[in-house]
Amino acid sequence: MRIATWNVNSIRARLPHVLPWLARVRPDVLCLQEIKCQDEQFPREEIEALGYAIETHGQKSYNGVALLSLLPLSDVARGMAGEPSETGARVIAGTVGDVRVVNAYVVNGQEVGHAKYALKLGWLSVLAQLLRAEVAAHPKLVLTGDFNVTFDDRDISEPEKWRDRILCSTPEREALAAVMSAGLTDVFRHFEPAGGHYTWWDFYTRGFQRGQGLRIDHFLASPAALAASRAVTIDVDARRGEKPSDHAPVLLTIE
DNA sequence: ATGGTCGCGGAGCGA
Repeated sequence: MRIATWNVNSIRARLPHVLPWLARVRPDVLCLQEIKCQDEQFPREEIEALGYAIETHGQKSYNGVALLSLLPLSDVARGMAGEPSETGARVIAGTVGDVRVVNAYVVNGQEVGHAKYALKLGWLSVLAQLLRAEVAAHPKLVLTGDFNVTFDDRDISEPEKWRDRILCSTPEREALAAVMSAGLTDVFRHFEPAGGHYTWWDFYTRGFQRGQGLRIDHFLASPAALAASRAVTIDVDARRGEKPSDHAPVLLTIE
């Protein structure tokens, strides 16, 4: 089975990229973040025509996540118990075969010290609690999505520029580590010790054209899911072309 | 280069 994750930065704006990509790559599951629409605005017909079942957790204008699957999806859950109301729609989970898939769009945090930064750390602590329960209920679990957190300097093209800044600060990494303490492993890093692999490049600074990116979109696997994992690949080519997302899709191959 | 880009929604916010 192949599970993909992609922050599309608006599913409606990104259909010209997402539809051909789905038709060509055909992952069994695609986890979407930042669909930026309400459930009834989601372009269902075009995606269903490719054979995908769709589960959405949307909101107006901002955030929003969805699960697309060629295989039957069961036990779909939206949001998190204890989640602050102001953070919006950021989590959707479902079971595909024997794999529990949790799709998360982590709060960005704006900048270190900002009120939204405190909200990010708090939101991650709620995610850590959710994962503890989810892993206990589903031993073969994958947590994926846009984490808006790097693990270390290998995930940053210019580590000195980003030192202690948003997406790279120690408190954020500690909050992510608390999520990982449910027993999760960063599957990409498990297979690839070398740095220089990124999943997001800033529009504002034309990061992609300048080769400046961060690795913030992850696949985190429970022990049983890690043992079944075979590869994680970043589809950098999908970041090219006309009006791309600022993120590339990432794919996990798991048995 | 204290600039520079996107998307939503129709001004300013969020990333």
